Amino acid sequence: MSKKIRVRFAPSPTGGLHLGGVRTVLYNYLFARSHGGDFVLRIEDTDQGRFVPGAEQYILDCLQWCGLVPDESPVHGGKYGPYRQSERKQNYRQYAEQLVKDGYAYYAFDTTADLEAKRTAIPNFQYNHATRPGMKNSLTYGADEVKSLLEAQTPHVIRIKMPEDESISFTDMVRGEVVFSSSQSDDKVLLKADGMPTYHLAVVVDDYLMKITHAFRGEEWLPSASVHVLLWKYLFGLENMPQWAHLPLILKPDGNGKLSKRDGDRLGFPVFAMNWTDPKTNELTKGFRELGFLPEAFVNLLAMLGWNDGTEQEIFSLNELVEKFSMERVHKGGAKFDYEKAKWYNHEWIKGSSAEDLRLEIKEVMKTGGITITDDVYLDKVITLVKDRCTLLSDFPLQSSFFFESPKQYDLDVVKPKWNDQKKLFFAETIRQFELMQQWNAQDLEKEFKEIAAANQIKPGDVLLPLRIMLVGGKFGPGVFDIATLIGKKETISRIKHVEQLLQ
RNA sequence: GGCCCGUUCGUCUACCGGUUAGGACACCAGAUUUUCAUUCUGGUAAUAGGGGUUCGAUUCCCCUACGGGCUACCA
Repeated sequence: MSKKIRVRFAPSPTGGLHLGGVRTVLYNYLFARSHGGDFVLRIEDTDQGRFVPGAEQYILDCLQWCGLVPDESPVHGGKYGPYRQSERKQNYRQYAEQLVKDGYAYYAFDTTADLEAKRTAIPNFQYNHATRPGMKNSLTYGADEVKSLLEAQTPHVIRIKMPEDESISFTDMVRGEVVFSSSQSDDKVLLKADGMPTYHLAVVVDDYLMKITHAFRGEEWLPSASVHVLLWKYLFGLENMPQWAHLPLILKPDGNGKLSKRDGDRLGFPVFAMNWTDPKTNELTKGFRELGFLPEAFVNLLAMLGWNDGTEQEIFSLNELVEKFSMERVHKGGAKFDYEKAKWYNHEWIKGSSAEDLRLEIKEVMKTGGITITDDVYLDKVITLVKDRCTLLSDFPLQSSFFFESPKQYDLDVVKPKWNDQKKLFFAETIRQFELMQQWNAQDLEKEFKEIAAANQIKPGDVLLPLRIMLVGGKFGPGVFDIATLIGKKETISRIKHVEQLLQ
């Protein structure tokens, strides 16, 4: 029987969750779900210097919004806890010591000042097989000296002893066979002077202890994979090592390089899943959610940034993605993020959603737009009429506020120049006829309106725009008679009267 | 600088040795429309360059160019 699949995502809580991060989670999740496995969330919070309060909860909230809820996490629990690296601190030292004992690692007593001096003196200085004999470590010091230094609690780190020239290879799920030479990496610090592990030690130990079978991460980790593979070999055996997948990066739309928060600010689009306020600077970065994206659309567009199912289908629900996702079809090359296409996905999802599906979210945006909704049935009718014209949920207030309150401003400039007695008479007559109407629906209204126009020898086209301005305030919105139908007889007539007066 | 990874329309991508190189976004034109959108139809547009291998290369190999990543007691 094969091992139960356990895929983990291990973010460090240092800020907002960006596109690349969410996509990594998504692929983790899809892979786990499509194989009936578990999706594990572990928080890597051992770098106290960069730890940001609130970021962990924020990450959880983002995943919740996207519908990518972990099976195990600091809040969901699980039998391989704790799920925060900082709470697993006691685990790491013993493994580091074990490596020293086995000759795969060593104590290093060099101070940061020592290292800095070396780096300024020697360009491209690396702490490795060539330079380590000239440094202060347990390989150069005598055993007694090391012992007394340790007993005196001299600050020290534990570094991996990278072999001079050993070929290290592993099979990456997206790249296939990857081969490195051990000389490519320097002697990475495994355990820091404060007793905390570095990422390198922590991933390996945690993945082992938490029985992780698959580990997905960004391509930027590829070069250090050699260190991790070596650590697996020394500590737990290569046969127990998880399968690695190094995902392609998400790139800036214009220039070159990894997409960063700065690019969003600069180019005017979000890079975080949800609003993120940096507690240190109080700076707010807008998220996809708050800008009016549907979580389904967000997940959909992210999935397609580096994967497709080989057909021409572009719109996928999360369930469909679980069903169709396969690692073999994940691309190797990075993808530039295109906000226009992102908006297209959202538009498609809004169009494809029912009024009922959208109701809650729309209520929320209307509220932030200053409009409180009380009648759900009425709201649903408005949504049905308006949703095709909205690319973002945040377009709804502008596209529909006039259904809930009379326009605050009227674009009279488009009517005034052509306003004359004939039109004045026409609208006076329209008010009279509308008041007499028994049926109040779009078809009858249009019929009546055109008949009045014919009787007054006026082209319907000449009075439709004024009517629109009267009801809507501007040159936008759905069909005028649909609007009139929804807002009702009384309101329609009152708006016509009101604007007529403004035109005097 | 060193090492690693990558390269099909402007962008996301399909075709895993034989296609008029397909789709989507964006863009342009036309149609529909009572506004603005939507929608529909059509169009422009790509295999980075050079060598091989092969009857035949977008597809396999090599070199070059370009892009990206890593090179911390950060992840």
